[in-house]
Amino acid sequence: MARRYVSIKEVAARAGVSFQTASKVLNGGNVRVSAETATRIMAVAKSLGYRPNTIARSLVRRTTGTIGLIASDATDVAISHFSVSVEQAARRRGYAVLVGHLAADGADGADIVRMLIERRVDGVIAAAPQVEDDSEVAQLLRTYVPAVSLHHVPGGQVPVVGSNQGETGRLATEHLISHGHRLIGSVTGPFRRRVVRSRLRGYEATLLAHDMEPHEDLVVEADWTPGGAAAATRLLLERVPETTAIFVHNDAMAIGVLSEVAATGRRVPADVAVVSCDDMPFAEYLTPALSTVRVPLGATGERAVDLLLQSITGTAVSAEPLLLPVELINRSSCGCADPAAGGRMTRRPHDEMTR
Amino acid sequence: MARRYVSIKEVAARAGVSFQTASKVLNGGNVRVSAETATRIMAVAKSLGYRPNTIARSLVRRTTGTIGLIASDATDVAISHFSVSVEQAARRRGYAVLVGHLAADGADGADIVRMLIERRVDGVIAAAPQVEDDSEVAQLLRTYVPAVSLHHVPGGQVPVVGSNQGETGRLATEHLISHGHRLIGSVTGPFRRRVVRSRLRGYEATLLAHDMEPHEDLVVEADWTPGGAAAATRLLLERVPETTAIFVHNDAMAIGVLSEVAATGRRVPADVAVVSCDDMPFAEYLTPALSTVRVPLGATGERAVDLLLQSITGTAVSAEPLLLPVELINRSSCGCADPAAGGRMTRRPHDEMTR
DNA sequence: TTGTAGGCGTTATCAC
DNA sequence: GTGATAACGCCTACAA
Repeated sequence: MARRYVSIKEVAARAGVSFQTASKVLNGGNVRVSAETATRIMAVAKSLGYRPNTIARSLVRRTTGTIGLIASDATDVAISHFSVSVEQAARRRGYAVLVGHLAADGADGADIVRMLIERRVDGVIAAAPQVEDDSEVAQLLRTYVPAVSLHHVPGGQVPVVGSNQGETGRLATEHLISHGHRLIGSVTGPFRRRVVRSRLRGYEATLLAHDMEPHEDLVVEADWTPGGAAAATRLLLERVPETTAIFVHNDAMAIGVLSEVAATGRRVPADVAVVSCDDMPFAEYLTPALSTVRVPLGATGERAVDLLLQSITGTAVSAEPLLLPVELINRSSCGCADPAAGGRMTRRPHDEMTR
Repeated sequence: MARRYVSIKEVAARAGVSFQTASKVLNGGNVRVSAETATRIMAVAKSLGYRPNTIARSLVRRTTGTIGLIASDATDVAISHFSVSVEQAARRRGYAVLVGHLAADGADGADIVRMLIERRVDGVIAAAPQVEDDSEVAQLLRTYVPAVSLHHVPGGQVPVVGSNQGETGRLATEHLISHGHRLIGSVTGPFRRRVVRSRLRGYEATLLAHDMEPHEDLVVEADWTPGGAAAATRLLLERVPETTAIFVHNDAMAIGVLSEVAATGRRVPADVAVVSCDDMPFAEYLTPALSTVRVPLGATGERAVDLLLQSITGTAVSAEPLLLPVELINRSSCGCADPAAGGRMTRRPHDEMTR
């Protein structure tokens, strides 16, 4: 239980040099130091278990090599995936990540950002839909630290990365229409979210393009959770029992939709076809395998980090949202899987058994 | 784009006092300063948008108010839940959380810990099964920083929090036996994990207690993923087609099990009953609703934080693992749900629609 | 090739 | 009540 860090001064003392010299060689730069003193210093550092104190370093360098991540809680699996990819990408580039997860009511956004700011993160990535409503968060972000967001931030000025949500709605709807569906319902996230509105716009535009009239009874708001989606589905099928297809806004809700459709005695896809969004790893193993528009969350995380680092180093960052392409993954829940493939169109090899 | 932090010296200057005085009042302590200077200083600080630089503070205080979290990637939903609860609990207690997510191959554990150590976190929580194998991580943890782990750490000396895994295996198995099952298979996580071995011990002990002989053909190793579990299930049902029940080691894998059982033409629970572990939010919305042994991940996260903070403040921490109780949640996948309840025994109210 | 001086923003301990 | 002095561990000139 030593628990005492050795400082560069001790290393220097043991090596018989001044601590500034030690600093030079320990910081890697091939500064003018004789090879032998260098190796001696390195050896001592190693034997003493020297770990640079980045706190002290940050103080003088005025950057911490740390970025902040403000994310929603674990209920949103998609955001978890995004967060992980952000952290891994950041670390690959030499940055550490300080996280804050919003409470379920989303009330502590500003607290989180303040925490990040006081710890002097070099930048912040926001991955929490709730921040769309939080002007205090927006204000803090705008005045104190470079930021990138997965969602629109009130007042703008914060670059947005994400994927083409209108296209997501269009792809799903187009596909269902091409299968002959005419009464296509939708179980959505909260209406006030831009993602939701964009997807809905894609959905409606596609209906109109096929001479079909969108009807508000067919669109039911839910809350991204399976439970909320199940309730919404019940409502939808009560209002419009003839519904033959449902476009769901995420895979977690799709679980609830499948459950409730079954509970009403209907079969998927025979009676009701389902297409979702996200393509989480479990999607292809639902019964029936879920057709879904794949949202490239991993790639989005990396782009978010890249963008943020650019913005940190002062490179101008486009004000236009950076939108990554989405792709429809066709499985059986929409009725078009190849039966020969055992009810699944695609099956990815599963991860190595490393854990 | 000011992006320049105002220091306490500037605040002091504008308020016409020395920066030491400003420091006193800004740190809240009711130190001997006249009420009026105090309010003046506060006012100036506010108007200037002063945010304390915790980097500098950490340097002198020799603690950062930050804990490190080393976690596996997002494939493990249960760990995501744990991580979120850790972060929220830590923040409630005034601590920030620096995270690192292990790569899929788990090879970068030591890199993550070094990153945390160099940033001088006050303690570390490990929530990655892979660390059970990583003696370098163990060594770093032991020599540099107080730690608490969700899993056993090589060499011991790191307190463990978790839940009673043997009991988990026992509860599930006992329940299936009580329903008359005699050929109970198990789709498990990787055998080398302690969780897995403990659950398996509970399973076997329970079989033996009922005069049933465990058989290795009935136990198939998988990798925590739906895909791996589907493959394992196929194998299990090929080896022992008469299997009438399956005990799965997590809810994500249960999705794969349900899928594969259906793919072989069997019905759940009529032909094969399924009981799982975790009780993730989606479990009750699977079709059929999943019976599962609830693992209290949120509570575990809080206990982990409490334990770590104790250990940081020097309070002696028990070497015995702290085990939280588990509970069987009975739904329809094991065949004992109340049909009147629409195939589900329990249904929790879903979250508020705040996102 | 190596060492010296100064400073990063803060807190802590004492004088005044 | 308030301010001066020192220190936290490190880095960046610049001087020797």
